[in-house]
Amino acid sequence: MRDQKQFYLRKGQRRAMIAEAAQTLILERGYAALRTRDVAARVGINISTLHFHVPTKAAMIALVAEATRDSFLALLPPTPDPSRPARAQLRAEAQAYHDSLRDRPELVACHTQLRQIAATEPELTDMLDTFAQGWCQRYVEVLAIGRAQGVFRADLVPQPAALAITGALTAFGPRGPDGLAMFWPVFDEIERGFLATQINEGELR
Amino acid sequence: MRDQKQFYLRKGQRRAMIAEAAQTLILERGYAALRTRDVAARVGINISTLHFHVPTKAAMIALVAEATRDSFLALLPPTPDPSRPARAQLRAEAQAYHDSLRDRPELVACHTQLRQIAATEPELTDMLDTFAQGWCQRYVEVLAIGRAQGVFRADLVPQPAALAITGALTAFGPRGPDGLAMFWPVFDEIERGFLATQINEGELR
DNA sequence: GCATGAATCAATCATATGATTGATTCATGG
DNA sequence: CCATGAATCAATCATATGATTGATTCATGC
Repeated sequence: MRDQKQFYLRKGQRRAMIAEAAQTLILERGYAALRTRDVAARVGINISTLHFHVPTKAAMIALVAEATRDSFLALLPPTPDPSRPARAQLRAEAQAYHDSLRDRPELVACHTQLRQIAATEPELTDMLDTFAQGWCQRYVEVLAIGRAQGVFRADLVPQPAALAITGALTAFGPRGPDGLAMFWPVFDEIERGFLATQINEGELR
Repeated sequence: MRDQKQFYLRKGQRRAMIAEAAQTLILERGYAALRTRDVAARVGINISTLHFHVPTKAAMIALVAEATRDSFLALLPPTPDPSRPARAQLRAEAQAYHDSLRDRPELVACHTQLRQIAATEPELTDMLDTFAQGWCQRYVEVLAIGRAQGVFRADLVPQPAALAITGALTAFGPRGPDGLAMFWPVFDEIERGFLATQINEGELR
């Protein structure tokens, strides 16, 4: 590496490169195996140059977290709107998450790793929790809108329902078939349970 | 430590102590900060004694994984039974998981950590996936039984539904209020969506 | 040009870390 | 009691690792 003329870069650009390299290495080998030297090597800079841009390893992790969060936020659909059909908005939220899993799998994977790191890095916890709650709140609002519109059950409670759907879409990975094959079946199953118009005439007891 | 007369222990007992100490340290400081020396110190043995019982760090992780899995399996309710009421069985499954979160939080927390480690330890992945699929399969069976009994919607698809409910119960933690406050609301919300009859909140169990 | 500060690097420090070696202590069967 | 093997420990190895120091190179304004 460094086989061609190397121009000095501005701090912002270098930091972005460092964040991306660190994220890649976390995903490839896990946080436990993350070494500042390896990050520097991947960026193509000296270890001390890395420390010039990012004072400590913890600061580097924080940088990765911010970058990951911002990338994810950029993929979200428009904010929930009471004047638009709730079912479409709910699906749009799920679609956005689905697409992020399909097109930017590193974002969610990195977020999962950061979640574990956060167990011992309090400042990370705050950031991730704020982010997660904000994300879930979007579902809460869409569900409340849909209930008001009569699209969803009148007895649906938005908060637990939002936790249920975000939890389900987040966590089904290791328990089912590979990839995203079960994403929409899971979503459809949950949505079916939320809808107000159940036509089934199940036998009464 | 080691302030009183120390008797030699059998390999099985020592290995159990090592597994417990390693698990505790993983939960306290995260896997990235797990050191064989610290495990040995916690057990109260020399680092080389630890290596006598557990040849490598990777073997120690595998030991922790097995112990955690076995402890969790021991807390599960009876195997799904087509001749018993499905709703009670579903609730029993959830209750068992709830109780494990309440009484043995280290089990699930450790499992979550191991899940991350598994990203770079293939043999761990197999074990955890097998375990997770087996756990989810119990829900699949209960849901199928309930559908046959007419308790759950006729159009309910057991596999995605099981992924949804296990996912929801597994993952809601960071997005809602602390602790288990939202456990039953989330469960009830999902169950309500599964039921064939939207009426009543009859007798529970 | 050239002074200045930002960006970069080679070399090094101090400690951490997984693992090994060889001697020592204990429990147990005969 | 004592031979034997299991269990334990002190000391050490070889390398990894986060961070620092001080010198060097580049870009930019004047």
